[in-house]
Amino acid sequence: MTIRTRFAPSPTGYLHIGGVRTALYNWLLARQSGGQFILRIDDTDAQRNVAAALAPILAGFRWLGLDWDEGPEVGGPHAPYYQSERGDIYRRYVQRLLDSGAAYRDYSNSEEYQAERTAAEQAKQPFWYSRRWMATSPEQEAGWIAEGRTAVVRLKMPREGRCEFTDLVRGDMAFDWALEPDHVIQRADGSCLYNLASVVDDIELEITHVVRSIEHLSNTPRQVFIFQALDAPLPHFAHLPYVAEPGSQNKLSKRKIAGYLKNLDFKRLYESGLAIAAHLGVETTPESFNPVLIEFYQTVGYLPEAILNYLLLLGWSLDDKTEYFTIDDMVRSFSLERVIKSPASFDPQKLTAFAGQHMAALSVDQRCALVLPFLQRAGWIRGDGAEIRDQVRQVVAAIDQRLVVAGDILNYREFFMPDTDLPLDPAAFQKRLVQPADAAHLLSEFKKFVVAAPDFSPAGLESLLQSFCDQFQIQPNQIIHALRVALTGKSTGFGIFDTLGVLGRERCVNRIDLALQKIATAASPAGEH
RNA sequence: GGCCCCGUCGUCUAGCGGUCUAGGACAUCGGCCUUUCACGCCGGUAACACGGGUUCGAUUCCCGUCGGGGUCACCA
Repeated sequence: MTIRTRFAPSPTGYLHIGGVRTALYNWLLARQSGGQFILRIDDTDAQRNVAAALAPILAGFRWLGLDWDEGPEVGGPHAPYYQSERGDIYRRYVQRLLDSGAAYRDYSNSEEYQAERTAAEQAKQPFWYSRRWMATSPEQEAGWIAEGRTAVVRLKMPREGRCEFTDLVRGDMAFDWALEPDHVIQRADGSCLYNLASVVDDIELEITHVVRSIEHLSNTPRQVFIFQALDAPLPHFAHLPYVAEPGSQNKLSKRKIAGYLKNLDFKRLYESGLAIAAHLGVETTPESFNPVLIEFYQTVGYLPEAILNYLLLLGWSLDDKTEYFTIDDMVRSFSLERVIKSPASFDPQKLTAFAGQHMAALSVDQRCALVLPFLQRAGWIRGDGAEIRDQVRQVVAAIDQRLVVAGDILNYREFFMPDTDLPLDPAAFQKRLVQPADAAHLLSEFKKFVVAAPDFSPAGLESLLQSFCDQFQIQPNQIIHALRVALTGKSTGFGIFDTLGVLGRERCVNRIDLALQKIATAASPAGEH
């Protein structure tokens, strides 16, 4: 038997981290067994523009590499994959349920039904619907219809015994049938509800493993009932614990995402993303640009495999030490048996740690390819000719391990701007260029060395600096800090020889000249103001 | 409230009766390395919710308490 799993998103307009984890586990299960992963759209209750609300979700899956074998855009033997287009199929199954007596038409109006329900609640009795409005004869039914009554279809649930099934992560489950009300499966207008649609689709699409979040556990008995009433084999069920908010045990909720920004770690991640988004001109509201949503990571430049690696471990582990997984590793090692039963809270810092690890595993060329679109979108480079690629390559090589996400390249604007535009950080400028009395002198002398340097390779530059220090009888520190501020405008950055090398002789000379002018201006009382 | 689920360092987790003075990772705190920053390396702080059983022996099994959470729609 080949394994067929599915993920059934509602077209909500966004994909959040918890949903991705569920999808990942489904995808892994299918991929590791040569089975199929199916995307089915739960839009039975849908609003108008399903396509628009679905686009970001499909884009998220594509970006993450979670490809689907059947579903929107790719089609498949069981099309359509939109529940809104499967109404006829559902109605056919409802008829079967009606014919077999597993369901009935209920002609009560909702007030009448609710009245019974609240009466039971007030009496603190378990609620059993009287089924008073279930017709016992065609004449009675015709009479009600003549009165203008309409009917919903309800499941005729058992009122004794237990519903038993095995859950692959939670073990043997048992629920009292008596506690299950007669759920509505079809509205008076003929449209069908989730529980019915879901089961019918799982049957029709031949789903073998229903892996979903635990909030569906309580739906399972009524679904089991439908499967059984239809004589369909039960799929394997696996209910995953929910993903909790950062720093809490509460379930991650789409509605509360703006509030998560108060969490400190979360906020830090959010703000670093904000800086990157600003360079890219991406619109950011707490509801649309939020570390709970997958789009955030795509915008900022996280590696998909890092996100997947983190999510894999949020509720699953292989053993006591393995943490780093490539996609292939994940496919090979995943198992439902080792899924954790308790909820796990989302930790942005650990996600970022994985991002760094996966980035470090990439070659300089691979990192260049990732970073290039960011520079282009920010408008800092034009085109991607050999010269530009070479320039970017040098910067990326020098940045080395400081690059955690692709968007981090945007912290190095100084290497992608005209010399005359280079801003000097005021504090760094004061400390390194104005306060040390000899800074200007050393800098102008060093410029002469740069002009005359025979070899601009890192090794050549290092010996250049050494001979400079020897000649002027100073420690390297005394020139290095001033030099970095003059060249980059900042007090921190990567190695000074890399900095010189990346900029090249001409730009170094220009920037030193410009810095010297600013020092002179600052020193004269009649200066800037 | 009914039903159901869960409970090991701040966080993610290992642990399926003795190997646990409880291991790893992230975070955090020291130190080293170093021309800044980062990386890297070394080290530290930090957990079995509580109470009863069962057992020669419980983090591990059972019960209870407490705590947290999910779910109770003509939503999905």
